Amino acid sequence: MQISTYQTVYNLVKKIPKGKVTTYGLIAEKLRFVNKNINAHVVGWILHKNNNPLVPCHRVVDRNGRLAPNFAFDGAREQKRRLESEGIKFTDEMHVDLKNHLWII
DNA sequence: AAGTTGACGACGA
DNA sequence: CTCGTCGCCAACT
Repeated sequence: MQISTYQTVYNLVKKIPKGKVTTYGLIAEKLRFVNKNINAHVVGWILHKNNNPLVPCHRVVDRNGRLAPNFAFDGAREQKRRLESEGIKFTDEMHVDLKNHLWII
């Protein structure tokens, strides 16, 4: 069975270490380096469809470190709570401190 | 098969 | 800073 694009995305997101976050664009960039032509929009859309608890999608934010508006998880509030429980700090109500927590492979 | 969707990114205003 | 527009592409309907 061929690995679909979204399986590839999940596989990468699962590798995000605890206490770190990454961005949609960064994920797209890494996967493009493998072989998939993907963009940030597709990554976000794939995660939206995700229902797999093994994928720590709360560690994925947009390029500014901002959390997903209100459509993700149980709301941005819940996502923020999870990230804080992993030691991630926020510069704002909706923004992760990317400077200290951005995941770089 | 073709059109729509989408948790984004970059840029302009 | 926010908002609108365009671009990007796979999966969905």
